[in-house]
Amino acid sequence: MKFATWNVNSLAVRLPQLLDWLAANPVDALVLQETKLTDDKFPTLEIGEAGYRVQWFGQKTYNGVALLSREPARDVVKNITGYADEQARLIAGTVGDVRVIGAYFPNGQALDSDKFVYKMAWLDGLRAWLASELQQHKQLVLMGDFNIAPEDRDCYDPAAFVGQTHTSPQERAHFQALLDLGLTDAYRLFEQPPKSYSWWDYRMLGFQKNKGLRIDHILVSEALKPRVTACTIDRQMRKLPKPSDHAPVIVTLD
DNA sequence: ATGTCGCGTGTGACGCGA
Repeated sequence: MKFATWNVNSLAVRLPQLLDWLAANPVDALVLQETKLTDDKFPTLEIGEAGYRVQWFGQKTYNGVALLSREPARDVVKNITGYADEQARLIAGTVGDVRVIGAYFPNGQALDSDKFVYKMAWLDGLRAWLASELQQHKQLVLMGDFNIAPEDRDCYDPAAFVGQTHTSPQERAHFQALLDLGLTDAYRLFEQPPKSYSWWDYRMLGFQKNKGLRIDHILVSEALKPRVTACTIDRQMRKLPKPSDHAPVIVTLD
């Protein structure tokens, strides 16, 4: 069984790459972030022809998420139940016997900004809702663009990020709080190459210089953890023409 | 620090977000 997450940074632009990727990387479920499409513009036909069922939840210009799966997703939820949010950032559904949650966490912009206040509140809402989801679904995977680099080794230059978002103690405490619910970072279950990142700034040759962050994550519940056999970042996708700034992350379970 | 993208908009250079 395989699950994956990818921030596509506009599905309108990235649809050809998505279809190519799915053909080369058959998965049971894939969550997308930053589709940047209103629901009426979602490419259901093309994704259906690729052999996937899809649930989607978008808005104009920003954000937008989707859940693709071989089998239809059941009990689909859009955004965090109990947290009123005007931004389309989360979609969840049950695929087979696994609760699959795809999320686009707020960026936060700067530690002293209103957007950071929103990020903290969103994370509070996520944790509260996730606790109840875990009670109902022992087999659960939370995937997406977390916009948090959980450890210094997940950042190309931790010193340069002091005082900025993505590596702050507040954000890392939230990431740890998710782990404390009984979730495990699947990527760190395995020995990985040093300087492994999932996002690189488009500017200043970020990818070419490997100046990146590991901010796209797959967290698995205790019941799923023993079944995980691999977790990888598909850096190849960042080398294609017109790449997203994020690379897909894939987890394999037996 | 910001040199790149993508979006939406006074359809075409610009402001915004990341």
